[in-house]
Amino acid sequence: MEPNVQARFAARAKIIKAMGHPTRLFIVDTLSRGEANVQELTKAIGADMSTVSRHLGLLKEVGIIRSERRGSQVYYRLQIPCVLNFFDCVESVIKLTAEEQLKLAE
Amino acid sequence: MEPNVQARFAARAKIIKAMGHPTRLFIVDTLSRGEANVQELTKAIGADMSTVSRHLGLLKEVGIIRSERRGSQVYYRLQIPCVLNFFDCVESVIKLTAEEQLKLAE
DNA sequence: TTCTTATTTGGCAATATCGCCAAATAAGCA
DNA sequence: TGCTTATTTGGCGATATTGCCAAATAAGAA
Repeated sequence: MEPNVQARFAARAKIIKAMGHPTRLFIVDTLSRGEANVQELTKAIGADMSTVSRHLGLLKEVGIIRSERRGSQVYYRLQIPCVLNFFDCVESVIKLTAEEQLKLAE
Repeated sequence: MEPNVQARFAARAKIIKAMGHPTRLFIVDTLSRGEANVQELTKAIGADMSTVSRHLGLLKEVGIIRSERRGSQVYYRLQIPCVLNFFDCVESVIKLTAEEQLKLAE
């Protein structure tokens, strides 16, 4: 793979990889229904706040979400809503895989 | 996060994560233009064939691609074309991030 | 069968990710 | 100022990923 092609795919993969974690995907899903601050997300997720903050930082770094400090809280929201399109496709992969498994079981 | 919700997001994230690697994303992109065997992909990627085979195995395991042996070769193809939708969205994330960077530089 | 090619798998070292605790920073309030 | 809350960051151990080499497996040809 040529270096510039490699770099392009690395940049793309970095963004996709950011969503490739259960907690971060949950965050994206949650933010699709409106902004939330770290506290709220931490409560919904049930992990240490520092862990949630790190996941948020990663999503923000790649440009999927953005943050806005309001007083002592930091609110996050989706920067690019099209990432929600991933969900439907992923569900279809899961569904088809399940169907294939059923066929094998017959 | 409740256990069943956690499991759902874990299953989804696993599929997205499979695409979150430069080589695997390249493979998906390549296969979108038609099937290819391990040899051809290995040549295009420039890594060890064993490495490519492992990437293919992972993509196959999560249901994004499927394989078909024909003689001594194994051909791979996209199982779910909708994964290509990811590319446009990812590009828009990259583009917007670049624009934000430009603004900061002013 | 033996030889050659195509692919996968075992194993391992290097690196990256993850999640927690503790400490640092930021903001608001008394 | 000092106190409290919200968030981020340093650091670390545990785990996962990655890529290579070597060996195993699969298929075809001599």
